[in-house]
Amino acid sequence: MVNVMKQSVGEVLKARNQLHPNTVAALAGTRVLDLHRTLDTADTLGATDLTPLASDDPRALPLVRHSTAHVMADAVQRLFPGTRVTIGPAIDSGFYYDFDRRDGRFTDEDLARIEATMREIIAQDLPFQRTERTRAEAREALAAQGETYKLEILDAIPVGEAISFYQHGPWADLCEGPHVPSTRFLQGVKLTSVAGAYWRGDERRPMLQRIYGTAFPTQKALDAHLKQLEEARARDHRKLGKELKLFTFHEWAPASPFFLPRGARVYNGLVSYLRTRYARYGYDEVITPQIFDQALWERSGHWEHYRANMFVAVGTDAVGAKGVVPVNQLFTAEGAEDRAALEAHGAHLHFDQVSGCKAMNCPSHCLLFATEKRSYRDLPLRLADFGRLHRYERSGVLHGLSRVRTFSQDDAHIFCTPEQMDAELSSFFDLRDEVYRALGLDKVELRLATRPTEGSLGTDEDWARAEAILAESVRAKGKTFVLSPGEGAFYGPKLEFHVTDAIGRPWQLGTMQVDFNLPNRFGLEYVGSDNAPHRPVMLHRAVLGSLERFLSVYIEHTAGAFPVWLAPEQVVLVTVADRHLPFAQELAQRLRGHDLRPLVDDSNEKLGAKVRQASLLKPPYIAVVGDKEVEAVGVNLRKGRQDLGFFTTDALVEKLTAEARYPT
RNA sequence: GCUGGCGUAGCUCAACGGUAGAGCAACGGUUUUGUAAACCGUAGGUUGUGGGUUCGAUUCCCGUCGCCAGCUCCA
Repeated sequence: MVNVMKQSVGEVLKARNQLHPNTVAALAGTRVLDLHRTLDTADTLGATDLTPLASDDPRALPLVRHSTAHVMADAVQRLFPGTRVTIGPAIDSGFYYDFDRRDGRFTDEDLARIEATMREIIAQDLPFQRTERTRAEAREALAAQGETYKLEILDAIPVGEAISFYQHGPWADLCEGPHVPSTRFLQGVKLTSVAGAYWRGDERRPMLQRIYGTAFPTQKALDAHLKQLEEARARDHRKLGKELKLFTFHEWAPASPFFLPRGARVYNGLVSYLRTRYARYGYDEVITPQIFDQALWERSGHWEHYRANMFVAVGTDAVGAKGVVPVNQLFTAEGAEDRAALEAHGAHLHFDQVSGCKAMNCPSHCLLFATEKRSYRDLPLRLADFGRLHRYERSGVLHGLSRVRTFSQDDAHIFCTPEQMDAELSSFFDLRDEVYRALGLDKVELRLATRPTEGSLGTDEDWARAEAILAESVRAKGKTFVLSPGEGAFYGPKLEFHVTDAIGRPWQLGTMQVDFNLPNRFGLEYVGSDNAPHRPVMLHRAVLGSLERFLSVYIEHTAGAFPVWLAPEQVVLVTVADRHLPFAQELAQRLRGHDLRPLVDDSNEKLGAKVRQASLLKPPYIAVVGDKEVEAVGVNLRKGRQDLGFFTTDALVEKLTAEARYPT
């Protein structure tokens, strides 16, 4: 034991014959220790249960990446003297380092130079060395280098914690560690992009330049990662949306998709399918207005809590002498001056007639609930609404179909008694599972998003109760969830359903939210069996969430090759020669008679070209008709690159009809 | 919104101070074709938009609109 006291982690492992060529660190419980770290306090560091950590262990990846970030910062300061360093953590996809460079911007050419310098440093096989310093020593060293950001970081380190520097070659950085033993372990390195980022993620603080990169212990692992990125690029729904003629955009309607005929067929197919499930699960669909008096949003709380995301609609009498007034801004404290100025210029603003474009369906569903005197016998009342919503999203967050300003959701609100909540949550779980399975989304993770730290409505007791009910509903189904503290909606906690797509990326789709607030704000009541009034509970729920956003996920999940039941064209009929066209047309007509969606290619092209043309649309099937097929009254069927052989027209109708049914 | 980058034919891209080009798509013709691109021809543009610099601007500068990346990961 006495011997252990002055030994390094590496020496301990070596003595036990556990130090391998690819050992980058040691695990002491969950702590990761540098190999060269001295075990001066063996008891607290847990020297007795050290296990080696191999470079290809996933737990070693953050070390590899963070060490690479150091090498990058070293290279940047060599090439661009005077550039100050800030932070450079390992992240899920690699690492980044934020720099304050005063003399210019990093260009793509700079990235190539930095990467080349990094390779030189890595090739020198420089060991990483940890040294601890006193706060005063650290401050002196950083001040001497003019590293003002590091000084700020130093001041944020709690008193009593060790202050350490990590050095490789001549370059050192204030750093907690741990690191790989030497630069030799950094073999798969690539710088990917440069972007702006605020110091400490705060928009009021200086904008720094962030260089992103990724790193793996081997070139092979890096190559695999780059291939994955390429695959993601190939599946990008914005690219496929254009190539497959699914949707488009126009600058006169920013972030508002136009669904082209092929895309609209998929969109409507999804909605039709969801309607059949709604019928089975006891939902009633309603259709509600787009624009409401401001009073509705004041009542619901959206005017106070959600106005920044709302579009405001005004009648033409609110248009001033200087044109359309940006009314939305005029109702903020900062806008008061503009408002006064506009009024002085003769703008006639009818503040009492301002209307809000709906951003959510819940308030209008509350109005519907209150259209009748409700009995407990009416509950649960499940109101579904595919109504179009508009939300003003900040320009920087817009992205293809996944972040838009107009969309519709597979939205529904369930009004029920407190006693009915368990059954409603359970039924929703079943519906959601059914839909996800139908769409081939098998991997689902649950998260419970709790009360936001500010800006939320309702009492602590209501929130605690709602959160507990959601948590219990998960346990009742034998599932588990992860907590997302503070991520709830302003009116209630959310259960979020995250799915993993075909290439392993997670997406949040469905939600289930308990809301005790809206029923209170709208004074909703039902008459119980005791003949007394009671307040209903309101559940907000969506299976796929925004259909636009879901389509972005689904297009990438399927790479644009939709299943028969959703495909815009289920089979493309191509003929060998013109003389086969009448047969193909007749077959197409027969398929349409069975509610199928065929497409006949009557272009003047050779068969090979037509097959290629059809394949680019990624239909489930391509059917070839030539002399042999006409003779035998059928088609030669092809799925992707696979030849399925001859099918009679009867067999084709039967096969397609079976596959066109909604999955169960 | 902020920082940086990018807007050229329907699509993918050239030209980067000196008359704006290609491939695919479109259109016309020839060909009647057997499983991922037949051949010939025609047409298509105030280079996102407004202004400025210049003898001359797609190219340089400024504004504006749109698109793309990032702005959450903490020595």
